[in-house]
Amino acid sequence: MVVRLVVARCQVDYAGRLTAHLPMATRVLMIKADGSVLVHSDGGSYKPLNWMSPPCALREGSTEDGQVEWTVTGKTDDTLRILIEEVLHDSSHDLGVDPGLQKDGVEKHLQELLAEHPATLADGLTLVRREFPTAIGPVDLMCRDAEGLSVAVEIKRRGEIDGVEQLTRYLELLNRDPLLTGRGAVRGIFAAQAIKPQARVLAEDRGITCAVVDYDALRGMDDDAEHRLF
Amino acid sequence: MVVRLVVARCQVDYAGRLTAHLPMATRVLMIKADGSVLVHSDGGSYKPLNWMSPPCALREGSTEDGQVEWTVTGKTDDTLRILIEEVLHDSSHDLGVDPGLQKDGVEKHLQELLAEHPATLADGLTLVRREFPTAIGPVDLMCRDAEGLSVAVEIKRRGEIDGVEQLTRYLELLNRDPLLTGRGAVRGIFAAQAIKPQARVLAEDRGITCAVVDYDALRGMDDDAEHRLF
DNA sequence: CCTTATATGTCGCTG
DNA sequence: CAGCGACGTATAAGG
Repeated sequence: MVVRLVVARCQVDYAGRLTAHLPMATRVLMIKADGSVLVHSDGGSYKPLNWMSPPCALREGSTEDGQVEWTVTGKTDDTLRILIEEVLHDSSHDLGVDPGLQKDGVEKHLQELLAEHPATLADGLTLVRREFPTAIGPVDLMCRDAEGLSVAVEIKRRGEIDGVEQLTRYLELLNRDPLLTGRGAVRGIFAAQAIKPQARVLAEDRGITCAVVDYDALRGMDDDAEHRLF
Repeated sequence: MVVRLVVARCQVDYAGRLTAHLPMATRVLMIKADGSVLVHSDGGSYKPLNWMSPPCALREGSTEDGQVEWTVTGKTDDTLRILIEEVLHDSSHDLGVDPGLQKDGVEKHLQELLAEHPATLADGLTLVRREFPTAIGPVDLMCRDAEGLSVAVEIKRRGEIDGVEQLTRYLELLNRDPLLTGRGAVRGIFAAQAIKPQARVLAEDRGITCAVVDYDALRGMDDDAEHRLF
């Protein structure tokens, strides 16, 4: 339950899935309650220069010439060695338990909303099943259109080329299933909040329909939306 | 060049690509030289609960009822709002310039080893060229099998579906080249230290051979391996 | 516990 | 700057 913050001139060496070395310099070390260690510089984004993920154990020792040395060992062979030349700051803080993060607006929500309102994607579209299983993974939504034809829907927050590839793979497999293709080939709809031009071109080239989804409008249609508001 | 470390009871709201909310609790706030902000709890791994990536600007203000409020605005519409109830610690530290990280990876090494020992992938396989160029990028290894047929090899540390797609694209292009297909179609080998079931299904469906590579055994075969040990 | 898909992914390279 | 691939990816969800 305690975080320790250390600012120190240090040198860091990691050996595990790769080897990495940080020359001697001043950095911020954060040691969390589970013994995990983060080595931050004052730039970059949230990713530390080096780190050790929990579960792991921190041992504080010293080298022959009297320098402080931290050794962090992980679950596998991973080791992080921190040689400390000078400590500029060292403090510990009790944080208590964190209530955790609440997120809103990720793909899952979009899928839920579209599952409830499939007709926003195409007139007369009805839901057959969410997460329709195939040998290479689940199709986000399997639907049926007004003529009774099967329609596979792939949902992404941002529509990029990968998503079109994914839907193409599904369609390839689905169109081998006589149960689905009885009345005609399975169609594809690529739904996203925004679709990149490149992805749109590829989709249309493959006969896939693109649908830009208005998240806020969808949420407005959904009476249960208030549950997710705060 | 200065990092600021703050421990405070705070509530955090992010609005940008998604919305996220952190209820009031004690957390560590790290403010880096470029104004970027990290909100850490004492658990999890190196990823903060919430953050703002550079470039961004931090404005320190106060609400109507006198509480301290930080507003961090990013390059787009992203905003991070931190409402501070109580500051338990606040210190700033000059880190100087970080000399940067030195990495020594594994994936390139794997390609080198397989280039030296292509026969471990298939009997009688010989190397024609590494990084064989195509219009959409280089094929990791271009080989020839015992019958003189061309074989394209895609190497990954972890064999996932993307890699199969990549190799498929290469094969599609290569098979349009009469120089390569003279004796028959170009075959594909998907080589990785581990191949996911999903990727294996897709590969086999497309007539691509899967090869699981034993990195340690390969390294053992290589007399030059000592050069890279330290 | 293993497998799969998502991510405010981030990071680095190349055209 | 965009696009693409790799990452010590992390992380959550589902079988």
